[in-house]
Amino acid sequence: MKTELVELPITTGDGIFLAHYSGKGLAELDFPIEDGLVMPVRKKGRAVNSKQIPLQILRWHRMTTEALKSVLAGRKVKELPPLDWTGKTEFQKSVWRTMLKLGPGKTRSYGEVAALIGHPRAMRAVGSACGANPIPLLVPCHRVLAAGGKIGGYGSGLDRKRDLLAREGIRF
DNA sequence: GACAGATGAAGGA
DNA sequence: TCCTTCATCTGTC
Repeated sequence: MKTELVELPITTGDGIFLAHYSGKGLAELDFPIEDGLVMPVRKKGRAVNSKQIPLQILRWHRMTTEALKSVLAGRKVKELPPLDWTGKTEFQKSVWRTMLKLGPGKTRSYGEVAALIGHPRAMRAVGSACGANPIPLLVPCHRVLAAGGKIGGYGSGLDRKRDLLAREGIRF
């Protein structure tokens, strides 16, 4: 069975993000292609007018918007909407749950995250799970660094990772 | 089952 | 230090 996603834009000072909601919660969050530009509507979701959106999703969208703006401002997120990780592996979910516990300004290395989830040698797999993260920013994969305080990698671009970390007061 | 990857550690120059 | 090599673990095709 195919789950239809509802797409809703989130306008921020960094551009227009696109949130995708399933019936279970926030399923994906897309970065703007470039600052100030709208991500084109993709086939996996559908644009709907506000009257068609269930109240529950509108509530989640308000929470997502607030959370996103908090992260972009380097502040602690007060409340997150439910996250829909249907179809993801247990390992990936463990990695992402661990990252959710990292507050602003706190970082962990890939090796430390691996140890926290009980797989101390699975640092490469943690990197893979970070890359597969459908909800960047809210699941703060940018707070996971390589050993020795090096920046490591970032699927949406190292510049964006550096920028996000700088907003939280982390310098290299 | 083979391959790739957002790593980490060790050894040599 | 910096670079190279190898071990390790998981996800994807």
